[in-house]
Amino acid sequence: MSVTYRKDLSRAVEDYLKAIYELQRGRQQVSTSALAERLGFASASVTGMLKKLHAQSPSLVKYQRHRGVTLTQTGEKIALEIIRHHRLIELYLIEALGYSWDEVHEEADRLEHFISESFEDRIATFLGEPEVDPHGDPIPTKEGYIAVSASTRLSALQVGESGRITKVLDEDPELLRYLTKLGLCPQAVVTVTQRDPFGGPIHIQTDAGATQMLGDRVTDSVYVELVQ
Amino acid sequence: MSVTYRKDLSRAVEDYLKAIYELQRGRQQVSTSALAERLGFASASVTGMLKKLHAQSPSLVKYQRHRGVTLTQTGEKIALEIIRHHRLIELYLIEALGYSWDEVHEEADRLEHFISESFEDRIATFLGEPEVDPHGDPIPTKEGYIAVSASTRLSALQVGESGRITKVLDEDPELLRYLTKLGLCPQAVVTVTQRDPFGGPIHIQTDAGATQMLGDRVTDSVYVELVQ
DNA sequence: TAAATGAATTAGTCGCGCCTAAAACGTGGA
DNA sequence: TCCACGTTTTAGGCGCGACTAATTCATTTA
Ligand SMILES: [Mn+2]
Ligand SMILES: [Mn+2]
Ligand SMILES: [Mn+2]
Ligand SMILES: [Mn+2]
Repeated sequence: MSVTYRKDLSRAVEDYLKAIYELQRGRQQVSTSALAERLGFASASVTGMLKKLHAQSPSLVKYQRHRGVTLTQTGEKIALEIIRHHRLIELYLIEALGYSWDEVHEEADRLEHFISESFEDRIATFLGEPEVDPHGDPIPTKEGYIAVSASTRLSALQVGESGRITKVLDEDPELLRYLTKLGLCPQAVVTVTQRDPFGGPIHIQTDAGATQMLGDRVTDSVYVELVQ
Repeated sequence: MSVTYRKDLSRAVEDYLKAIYELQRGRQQVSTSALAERLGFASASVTGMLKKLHAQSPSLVKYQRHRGVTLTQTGEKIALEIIRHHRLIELYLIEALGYSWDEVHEEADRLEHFISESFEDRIATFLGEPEVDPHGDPIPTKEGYIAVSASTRLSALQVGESGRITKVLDEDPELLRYLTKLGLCPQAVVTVTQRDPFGGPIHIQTDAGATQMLGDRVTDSVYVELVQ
């Protein structure tokens, strides 16, 4: 019976681990400056924290000066726990309290650090142990398993190809409201009808029949899986 | 049009203001040591914080060296806002997530500092703008009005007198579970059938017909209003 | 009225997590 | 191969909110 004991971590530490996890997608090392950029801190501050996270035992990150950082198993487990909190909370706010999907990210980004295990369990039960959040992101299990998605950016589709939206980036409320207006939410199917050269807009047709031109800010924020 | 602008306050500051409010009941000054005792800090730490709260503008407390502290209007407004959060959250956890009344205090004591105004409004609406929390404490309105209760301790009842329970102290889960077992929750009516001298137990009869001897730890934690 | 006592304050310290400025590192182009 | 430039780290500092130890204050009692 392995009791998973975990000391209380500060919000700061949890945010670093989550940010490293999110930047690590694909890449095998996360740079100090990328992390600083994402967290909105000076690089020097990040270096200091990375040394601390590395020095802990068990250490939460693997960090080599000038080489970047990766999560250890322990660190990844914690990151996934916070991400589970975040995504469960987002969905709960919509399902139970009538938030719209552009309002939930900010609230979840705070509350994710302060709910108890019991609260987590209860909202998960209320929601029926859901597997994806309102923006299409998979919700890690309590054991720290997370589904991998093979989807690509909408911007990668060629003319004539169709894709079913799997997820959209959730950090910009403005963008989410725009996507709502266009009906571009998970499960919707879009077909690329035209591509203009040199990073010009992509023309799409939605399953509702509407046509639309989308800039790359949008098409880079929407992920799809190919259909047909 | 007076827009109530309020800078972000730390959890520490909010906890001080709430503690001062709660200790101020009746008393006109709160002592450094009483505050230190309640917050679990060294007195020296409390002195330091009081000086800071006093120095702010607008100042949140009136503090005179060696004379104790009271809340200013501004400070009281903030304390009531946090208390509103606390009591709404307690009730919400029970009504929406199936918590029992002995589990909610701890969770609410944390979350009260981190929910948004929007979250507050939504749970208040969900709950139907409730006026009391699960332990019988009044919930301040959004405008900072709080109902005053004229209730007395159960320990003050004389033999033959009956009281309807208005509220119970909510900080000790153990005690709350004991009260649950005895059916001593708000609205229940109890009659004192015997009092033993020298702080001995008080014998009561509940409206369910059961009789019980209660020590002063219990009878000091239960508040009643006289009936008949 | 002066000494004793307990409460409160001051003085100094510490860990956390951020900052800026200066130094050091590592790498791609000449 | 080496130098210039961008990245990263080091050095030093700051506000916050706790701590302990030493001191001062207010009040009570002799
Ligand atoms: Mn966060
Ligand atoms: Mn999301
Ligand atoms: Mn609190
Ligand atoms: Mn309560």
